[in-house]
Amino acid sequence: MFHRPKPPRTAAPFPRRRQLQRSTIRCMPVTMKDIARDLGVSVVTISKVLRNHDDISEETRKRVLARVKELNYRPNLAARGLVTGHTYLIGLVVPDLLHPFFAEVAKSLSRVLLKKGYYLIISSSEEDEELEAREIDQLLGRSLDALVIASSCLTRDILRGIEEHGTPYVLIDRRFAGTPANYVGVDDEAVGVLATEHLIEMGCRRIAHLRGPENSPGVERLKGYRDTMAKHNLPILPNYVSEQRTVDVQSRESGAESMRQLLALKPRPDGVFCYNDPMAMGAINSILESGLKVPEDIAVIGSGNIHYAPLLRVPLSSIDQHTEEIGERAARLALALVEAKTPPRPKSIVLQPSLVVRASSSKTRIKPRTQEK
Amino acid sequence: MFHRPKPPRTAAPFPRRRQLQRSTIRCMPVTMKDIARDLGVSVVTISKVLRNHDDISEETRKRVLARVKELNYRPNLAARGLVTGHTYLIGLVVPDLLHPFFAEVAKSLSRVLLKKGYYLIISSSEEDEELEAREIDQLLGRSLDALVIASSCLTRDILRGIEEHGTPYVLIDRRFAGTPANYVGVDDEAVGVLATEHLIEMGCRRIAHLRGPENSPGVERLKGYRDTMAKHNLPILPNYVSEQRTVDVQSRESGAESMRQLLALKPRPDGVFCYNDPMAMGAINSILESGLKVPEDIAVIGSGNIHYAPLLRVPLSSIDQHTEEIGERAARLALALVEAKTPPRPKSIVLQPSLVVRASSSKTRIKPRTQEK
DNA sequence: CGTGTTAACGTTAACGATAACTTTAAAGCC
DNA sequence: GGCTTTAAAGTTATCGTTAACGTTAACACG
Repeated sequence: MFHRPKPPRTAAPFPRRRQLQRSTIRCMPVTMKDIARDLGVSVVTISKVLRNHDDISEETRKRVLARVKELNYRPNLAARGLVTGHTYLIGLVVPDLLHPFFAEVAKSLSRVLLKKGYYLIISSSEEDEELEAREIDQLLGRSLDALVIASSCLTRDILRGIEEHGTPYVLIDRRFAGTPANYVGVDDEAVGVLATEHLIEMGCRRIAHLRGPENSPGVERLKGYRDTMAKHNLPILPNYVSEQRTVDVQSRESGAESMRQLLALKPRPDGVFCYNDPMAMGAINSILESGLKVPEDIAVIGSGNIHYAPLLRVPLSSIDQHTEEIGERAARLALALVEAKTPPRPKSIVLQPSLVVRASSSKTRIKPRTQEK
Repeated sequence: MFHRPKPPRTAAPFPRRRQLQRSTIRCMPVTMKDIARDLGVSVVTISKVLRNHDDISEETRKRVLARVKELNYRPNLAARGLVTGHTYLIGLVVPDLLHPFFAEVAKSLSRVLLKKGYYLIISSSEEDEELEAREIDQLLGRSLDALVIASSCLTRDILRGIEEHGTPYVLIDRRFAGTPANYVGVDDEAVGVLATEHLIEMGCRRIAHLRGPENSPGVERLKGYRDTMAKHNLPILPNYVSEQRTVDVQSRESGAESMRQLLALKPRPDGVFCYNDPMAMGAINSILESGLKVPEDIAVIGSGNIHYAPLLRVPLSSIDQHTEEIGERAARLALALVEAKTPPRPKSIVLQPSLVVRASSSKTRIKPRTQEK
């Protein structure tokens, strides 16, 4: 199937003109030219048939379609995109596919896009800034119709590059202050408020926070936490907000490490709100390792409501960020951008988070607000 | 940035020839033509500079590079691929990105490929046969250099289509009997053997199996299970192998449902080997719901060793399938195919699985073979 | 009969880029 | 000086496909 010197597909082959010598000798898929030669018509005729142009006689159409099927012809979408300026391709950049939040977003994005005939290509940056820049370059180079970015390490420079390139884009999860851009995400301050309010309601008084990185929704979640503590006249004790120095910010390991530091403090916290669920899982691990109990000694709540949260050693309370809806909204927004004749004003969609109570924070016998299977 | 009627970028613009009217009026990224016009040289010169051709004077090179940077030019990779027949694009088709196995494979695949300058595009079929066919069509249409397929619902027809199209491909996780193809996966019979042997060693005698779907590695795992039971002269009681009628075969729900049926049997099993970890998680849920204990009443072992297996309500024993290595090997194999001048003979890489013992199967006080944090 | 319409194609240029030659001018050599 | 050589470009054709327009023949109509 590799070095297949294109055989004449017709009885009397036209003398082919000088054939470009390809650098790598490789496969040669069937093209419209082959079919045209076979049938003794022009390529345009084939093209018209395939695009359901009404310019073609029923007979020709049938002959073409028959041959197309027979040869298992597939249009070269790259070539088509080159001419039409429309690839029906939408790119998604995420920091980590192993993080269920992003996998779920990808899933719902894809579902909506496919319905409209668009196709999602996913790219994971592994939380690496340089790699992410490369991947975005790649994606822009493929001339996508739009780009959806859920990045943990997007720089303003890169964003400017995208803007200049002219590809419309939607940010999700993390927004850029100052730059008006299309954005879909959850109200992160509300996340902080909800979580903190809940812990307070459960009777916690010394509430700590494992924060997210500087350039992340973690900043607003932190604000929500601080404001709520202030509102209830509860002090935030020294070092009760973890420093985020770890590189691998999303991980359980960083949660575990930060929690260990918290445990060494006096007085020890009786509740912890974590930036996300993996960190909460790590935190719970550290607490259990130290011989304490969750939630009796320390209540824990995360954010993201990852799908296996109910199945953990200590079923994890979490703030649901409506991942699926984020994906759907982002998809619809992206499609709107693609189909717009002129660039619409940037639109910001902010969803309200909701609380999901499970064992990790059910300290008192208050009935949980949300029921879980 | 959208309807930008391409402005003359030079002082004395050449009268542009009839401009193609694009159907959708959209952005217009910078092209080599723009730079060439600016600098008063031909596009070929630009192309040569960008490809480090030694045909260019130092001065011109500098001028070109400066302008390239200034305009933030990005080569159109689709156009380039059209001419060179080499896209540096490798596609991956997985049934479900939420399943950590596939996300992990994607991760390690991507890591290896990026090092070699190749770029991975991921596509998830959501376990839907029709959708998968569409996605593969899409990918083939984009003229990838190679395709890696981890499919749960690949048909022989689709495979033939890929073959005819000429794109080299590597199957992972699931192989096709009868068709010799490039393949990377784990020794699935050994998975069944390892799991079953372990349960027997733990003292189980009435061991059941939640099997995977018909066209999946589940078949070989079942065989391993059967053979091992036979080897130890243990009977497989009636209905001890779950029927797989559920659509959503990979899911916890199907595991939970099958387990409920097993629990109704008399005598009840004292050990269960599950096709994969999500099913095992579902099974454990059902067991606990019924008031029984894991592993005391029923030991459970899964396969895949998903990363959060140690953190589950009952930390899950599992057979490790060396996911990362599968990804790496598949990447290397794919690269070999791309770079081969002639199609090499299909190669089959089969890895040996290993046992990871955690609480869900530590029935007796035998020291676990593998230690886990 | 000439003009206009229409159905069913075909021609040409273009998309953005590269491969393989050609050209041009300066330099090198005897 | 006349010749070859070489450096540094430029020309042309091509990748697979589509948009815009051109052509042709048949037929209708007044």
